[in-house]
Amino acid sequence: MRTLGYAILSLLSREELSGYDLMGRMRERVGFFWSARHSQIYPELAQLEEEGFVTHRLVEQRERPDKKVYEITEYGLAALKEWVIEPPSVRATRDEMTLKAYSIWLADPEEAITLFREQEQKHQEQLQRYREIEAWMKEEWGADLERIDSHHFASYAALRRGIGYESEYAEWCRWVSDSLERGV
Amino acid sequence: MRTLGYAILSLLSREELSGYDLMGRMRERVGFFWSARHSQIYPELAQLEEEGFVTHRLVEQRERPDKKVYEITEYGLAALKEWVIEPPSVRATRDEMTLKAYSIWLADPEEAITLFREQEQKHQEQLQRYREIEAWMKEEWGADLERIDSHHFASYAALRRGIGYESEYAEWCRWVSDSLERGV
DNA sequence: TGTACCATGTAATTGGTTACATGATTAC
DNA sequence: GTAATCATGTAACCAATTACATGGTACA
Repeated sequence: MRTLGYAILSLLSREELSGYDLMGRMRERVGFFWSARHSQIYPELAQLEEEGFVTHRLVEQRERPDKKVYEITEYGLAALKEWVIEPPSVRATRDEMTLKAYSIWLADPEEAITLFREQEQKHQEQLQRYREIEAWMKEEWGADLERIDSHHFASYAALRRGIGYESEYAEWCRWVSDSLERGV
Repeated sequence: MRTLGYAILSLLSREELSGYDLMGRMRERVGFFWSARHSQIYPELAQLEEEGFVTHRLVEQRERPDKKVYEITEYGLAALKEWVIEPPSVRATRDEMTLKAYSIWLADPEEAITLFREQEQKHQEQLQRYREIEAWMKEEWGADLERIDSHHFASYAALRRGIGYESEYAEWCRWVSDSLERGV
């Protein structure tokens, strides 16, 4: 199965959703570590249904277009449960910024400093957004964050990765720009 | 231009290489943040040559197959220099492990702990390899690591990203498995 | 009258992996 | 003989992005 399929199942295991709402959840909830466009989501949902992982029912709406609401099946949930404890398939990490750093000796230092300061800022801002979500989660969900069989714990675990990732990234950018500044 | 093209130019800006040697350098030097198979490298070299970024000459060898040795052109170097100071194109970050964490509430805790401990181990080992390279660089290159117009500095900057990335990743895995253990 | 949001698709293209293909030399 | 390394390619396939396509409602 495709990883995107599991990404979709992971959202449907929490609530039933239309393709359109799934797009939104994808963006808000798992977007920072898995994302997809609607042009990938709609065909994937059809595929998942064909394979028996999800079903849909038509919901007619008066003042909006009708929609297909998807629900995970028992079979889909079982597949998701199996997948979560399997070691991940090795996927190449690709990071353009690190590649640029590898050639930074060719750059004008001033321009390089600007680039890395800007990137640091970007990651700092994302970190800030995550920290706000973290504060919200702690207030809203409280002790649930430690209940390992609650989806709140799982959401928090993923968020922690986002926090760690952005904070490390920002720190690295700062280290590079500081080094460049000292070297000028 | 394709990012792979710049990855190749970044290696050719340091030394001239055959497609085969480029593969090796790719694996050893930039593999952790940009990788490619030979089936992608050979056509990319042809493309880069067509576009005027590199040239090649045939090197005949007595006791090995002949090879094409590629060299970056002035035009290629100029393009690389422009690219390094441009903000990177936004690329979606995809991390299957974080996606699994998002569904970890569905898993058997014991099995989940095993998974995250194993992953922590994996990242810890990679971190160890990077730390060894770091020690080697410091001994071998010394003060060059601070000379911002030296490719040694640039190599070190990229390595620092690898160190930060792996160390943060290992730490997150440990946090998840510890949380799971406390929750059992 | 125009913009934003709701809602769902297909087509073309690019980037990347896996598989297919060939052939020489060196060392065990 | 046979496995490893050197050396270079093409073809098929999958995943993902960009572009094409349609049409409804709400609100300013």
